Amino acid sequence: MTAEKLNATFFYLLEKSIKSYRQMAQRNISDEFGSITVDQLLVLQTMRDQPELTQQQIAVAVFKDFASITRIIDLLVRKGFLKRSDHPTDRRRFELTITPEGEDMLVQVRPRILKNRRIALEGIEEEELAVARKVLARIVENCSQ
Amino acid sequence: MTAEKLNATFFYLLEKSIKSYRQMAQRNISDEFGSITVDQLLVLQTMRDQPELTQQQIAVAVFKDFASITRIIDLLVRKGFLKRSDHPTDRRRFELTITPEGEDMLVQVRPRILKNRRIALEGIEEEELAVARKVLARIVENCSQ
DNA sequence: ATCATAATATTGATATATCAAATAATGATT
DNA sequence: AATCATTATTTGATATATCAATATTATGAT
Repeated sequence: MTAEKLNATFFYLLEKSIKSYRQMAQRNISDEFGSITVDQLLVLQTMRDQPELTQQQIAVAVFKDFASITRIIDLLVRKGFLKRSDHPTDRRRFELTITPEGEDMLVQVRPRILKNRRIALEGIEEEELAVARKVLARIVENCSQ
Repeated sequence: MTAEKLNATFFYLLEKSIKSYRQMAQRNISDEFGSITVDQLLVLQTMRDQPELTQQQIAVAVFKDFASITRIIDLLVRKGFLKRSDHPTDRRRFELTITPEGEDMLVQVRPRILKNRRIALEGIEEEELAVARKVLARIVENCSQ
């Protein structure tokens, strides 16, 4: 194969692998936990682990758009996993706290997430994964100039 | 780092690299060619290279949903890159032909696409890329059961 | 020839991505 | 204190992803 075709194949595989993984993960989560998305869980988990972050910092942390974060938080509030109240010092912001239901969901879902990752990575050597990590990190670097 | 954290990092990088690449590529395409998306170009290119495919086969080829293909094709028709007419033998389908403007766009945009890929992969060894391809292919396999 | 089923595509609803514009509050400057 | 730039978030518009439902046509079995 020419270098050009190899490159094309690489990006095709990159798209396809992340989509395959997302589909598998979402299917398993939906089966077990009903109507919550992987993205919503990711945001919820980030808020639990780093409760001091602003919405914008959350967006950066999970590599999402500010607008998407606003909407995901709306859904988490509607679903009863987050509570929104006035921020004590900055009235542009809200104080977002995880409800007991939210905490509980995160605890319940954790083994499933780990299992999804194991399923996806089965049969891949640690060294291969390390190389792949390096390649992906370099792509991020190259594309962020 | 624990294996668990290394796995988490891997999926984080997977998400981040594909998003970084898409953003960089779309930015460059938009700058040079205005209002057309990378996804629309991908579908258009697939239709040119394999004109015999049904919409469903296109969806499989580009790893997209049937519904998304319908909508992307709508946009391509609206933008004058595709023409939609009755299918000669199967009246459930449409005959989609690329307009001269569509052909032209594909020709014009090709060097930019190749350049985007080169930018993203700069500094990565051929052997590393091969390992990464293998890893991604295995993930696709693992997640498609 | 008819009828059930399969194939093809569309549409609707909801979630997320992206960009731009709008709101609102804060902080800095004068 | 009034003004102004900046910060934090929301909203609107458009594109895409996904699932379910629908419409239409084609095909195969009887």
